[in-house]
Amino acid sequence: MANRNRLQSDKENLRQEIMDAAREMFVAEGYANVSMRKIADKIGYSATTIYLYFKDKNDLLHQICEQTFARLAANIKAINLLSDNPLEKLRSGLREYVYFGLKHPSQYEIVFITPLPIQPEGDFEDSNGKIAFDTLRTVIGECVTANLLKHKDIELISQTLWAGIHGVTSLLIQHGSFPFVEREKLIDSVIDTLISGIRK
Amino acid sequence: MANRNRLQSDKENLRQEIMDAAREMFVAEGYANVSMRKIADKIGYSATTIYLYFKDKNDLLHQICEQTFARLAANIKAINLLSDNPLEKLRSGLREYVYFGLKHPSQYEIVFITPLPIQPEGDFEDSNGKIAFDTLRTVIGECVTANLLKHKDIELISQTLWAGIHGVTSLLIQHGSFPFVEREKLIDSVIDTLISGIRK
DNA sequence: TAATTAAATTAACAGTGTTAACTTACATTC
DNA sequence: GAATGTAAGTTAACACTGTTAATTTAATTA
Repeated sequence: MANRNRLQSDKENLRQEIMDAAREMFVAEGYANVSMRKIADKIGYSATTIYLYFKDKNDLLHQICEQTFARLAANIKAINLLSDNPLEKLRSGLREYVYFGLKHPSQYEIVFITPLPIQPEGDFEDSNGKIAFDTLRTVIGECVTANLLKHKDIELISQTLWAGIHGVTSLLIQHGSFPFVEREKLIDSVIDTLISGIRK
Repeated sequence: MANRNRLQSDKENLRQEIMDAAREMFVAEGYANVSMRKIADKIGYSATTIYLYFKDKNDLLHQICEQTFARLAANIKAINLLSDNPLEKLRSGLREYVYFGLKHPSQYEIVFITPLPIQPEGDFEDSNGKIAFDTLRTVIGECVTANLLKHKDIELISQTLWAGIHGVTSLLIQHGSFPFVEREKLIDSVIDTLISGIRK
């Protein structure tokens, strides 16, 4: 029993070790430029060992994405507890999303930017992505209930806002050479424009 | 002289033939899933012949992108001639941008989404994508001149709008497994929200 | 101690981008 | 018209890739 647990723990450790190494390398060199052998080398195992923990290279990437989705969702949920004003919660949630991306550009890149060569199965219902997005849906629902918005289609409004903040986040993360105006100014402008565009 | 020209013309033809075949296959199967040999097979040449016309696979894709985005810039410019109403020009220009991206997802991905390692040298400053962005600046300038907008910072407003439409475009291209609302509805919502958010 | 099982490895396959050496066909020059 | 030069295209090869199957190694159980 004790042995069994220690073994399972070891197995979990190696699994996490693979994910950490892979995430770091994917971000540094790009998904396509990181081979299974390179990942294995980095952690001192043979390439095929990875296949004992992940179905294939795409699955490995997908699992990394799930982990990051979970962290983002937890952050936004925590933020939503700090206020009772729906619009205020919405604004600070959107800000948290963008700054989470800028604070963890590597993770954001993997989850939202790195192109997935083959889209994983349509199991979105069980993913952490749904949980993260649900917090946005919830806040928008509160805004609708409080009769603060022009329209009442919660799903449509949520996706509209996500598109907007994803746009500014991803542009700021990767197009460093583009002569953007000051970061905070641009972020505020996007969020102000979006909220101003949906509210009554 | 006549012979020389005919030869050069043939060479141009083959170059274009390669680009056409490659573009078609990149879009249909994805950049990563199309090999140089497959492209060569399709046009009845050996794979290495492609290297007589393009530095490498990335260069081939980059040349395709430049050609495609020259068309985007031309499209938007043409659209801007159809109306005198700045806001109307703005709206149809934004729509053209998004639909162009969805129509050419591989090219859009490389120019605006793919992380740095693959990006070629002079990236944004000399690209046709930059030219397209300049047309956005111009139209925003017209809106400001016509006193139609809340604020007057042309650069800030242009970048805000770009962030918004880039967001919806890249999300729709990459996150195919996410249960988006109907595409046209979402695109209209984003553009309506953005314009509603900046106008007086 | 012997049998079983899990974990990790080696070997191999079919495919990749890319380079270098080679062949072919044609234009130019003597 | 034959010899030369040159450009276009091909073949062969290299060092990789993701992935599977067969095999070894180590630990647990009987």
